[in-house]
Amino acid sequence: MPSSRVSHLPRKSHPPLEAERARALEGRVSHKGQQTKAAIVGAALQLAAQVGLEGLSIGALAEVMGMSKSGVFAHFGSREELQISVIREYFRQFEQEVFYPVLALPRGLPRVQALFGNWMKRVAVEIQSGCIFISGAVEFDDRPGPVRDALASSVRTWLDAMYRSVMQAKREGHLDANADGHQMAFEMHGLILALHYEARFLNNPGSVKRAHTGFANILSRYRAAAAGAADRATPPTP
Amino acid sequence: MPSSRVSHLPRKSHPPLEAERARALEGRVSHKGQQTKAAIVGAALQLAAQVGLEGLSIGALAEVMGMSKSGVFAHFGSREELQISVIREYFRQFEQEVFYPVLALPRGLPRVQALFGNWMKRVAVEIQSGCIFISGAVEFDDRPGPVRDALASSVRTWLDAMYRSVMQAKREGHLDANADGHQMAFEMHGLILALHYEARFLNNPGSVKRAHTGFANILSRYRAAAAGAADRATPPTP
DNA sequence: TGGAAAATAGCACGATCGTTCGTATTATTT
DNA sequence: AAATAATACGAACGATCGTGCTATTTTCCA
Repeated sequence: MPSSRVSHLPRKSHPPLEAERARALEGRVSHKGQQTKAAIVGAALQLAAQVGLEGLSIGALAEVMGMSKSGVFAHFGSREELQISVIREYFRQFEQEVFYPVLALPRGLPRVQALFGNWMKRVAVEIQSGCIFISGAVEFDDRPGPVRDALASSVRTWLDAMYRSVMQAKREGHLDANADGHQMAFEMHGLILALHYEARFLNNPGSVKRAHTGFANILSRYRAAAAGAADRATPPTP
Repeated sequence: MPSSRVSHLPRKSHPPLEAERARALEGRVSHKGQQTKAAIVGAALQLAAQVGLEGLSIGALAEVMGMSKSGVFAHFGSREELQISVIREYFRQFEQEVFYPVLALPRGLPRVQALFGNWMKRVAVEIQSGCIFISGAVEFDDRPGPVRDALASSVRTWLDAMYRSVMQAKREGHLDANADGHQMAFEMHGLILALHYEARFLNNPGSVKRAHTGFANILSRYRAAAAGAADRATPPTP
């Protein structure tokens, strides 16, 4: 896993709040407030994963933290700011777990496969805990505002990274030159969403396997026709 | 469109409440209460599509209906019962619009294509209004109870119908005998979910087209190798 | 170590929620 | 037309929510 605290997903990463940046530049660290705030955000993230960003209440969060409502509230100034902090933290963890590790791999197909693999691995865990990129999309798809913006921006950044890795694989000659990168990313996104839906809501066993198979199907379709390209693996039985 | 008030999706359709059935058998119709209740459910459905089943409040519903909170409440006895009524009505409309029309088509591939086409058409409309099978899944995936049960049952019924139509197409020889019906249904479900997510939340244009293309890709993979079966439609350009 | 500053607690507010209850109004049947 | 049942209303309840205040405590730096 690459160390890198400086690099980010290509484009559009979330700039730290100017207050935080200022403090960071001063070299100060963890004026206890920062610690507890981080702890609160962590607890909030866990809570929001289960009940959604809308279900996240300051009262419940305070109880979990063993402090008063107003004590928790003071760290954010508004519920919206709390929600946005949660989104940022979630994105940070997502980046750390899904995106960064693949930078150690060679460009092209290996990275595409690793990105999807890590993505799937994470969602497979989130079958228990919930994914705020999915629940949040549903909660805020009709509600404009900074929370929706933060959510959409995070998701777009990630999907764009996915798209870029596909395009890179094309340039490396690992994928068909005619492959539509957006189409491919769309189909992969669909597999992840179906996995989340069918495993978490419907309790369908075998969903993980199906998502995996689906990805293999996508790859076999878009892979470069280098060798003989036997598209139809199994001959039709009479 | 088939008339049929008796036929249903295969298995597991929602039996009418015994009270309703009794009244129906008596030949009585629409004791004004029934009418207003139906009107309330209609308004509730519209409202829930936008704000979700959880966001659906009796107060807001009463205001839309131009009646008192308690007046609305009396028709259901609990909020849960209201939500369940909405789910049932949504399923009924879904059935009517997506499922029944395909019965006029020949069995096999034509029905599979029509089912997916109608499904997509409906979701494309719901990009504006919202889909409670999707929002509901997110809202209730961690909350057991009768509402979740009603939702899951409806969705399973529909996905099962999809699966059955695929299996029928296999029996008709329209799809590869080795095709995995569950896998195929899973991938189609994914396309629908990606369409809903990217179009409604991310406002990505071209999502409808991508879902359509994705379905064509799935079909070309699972279609029976009857005629020459030119899988690779466009030859790779140098 | 003292004093400024930051962090937390305590309390109260207005609003909204689902629900209950008694009563009035309207439909339907006898 | 009288009797009865079905509907709808209005007010009030307890609970929970986010948020705005003012104290009080804790933390940190000179």
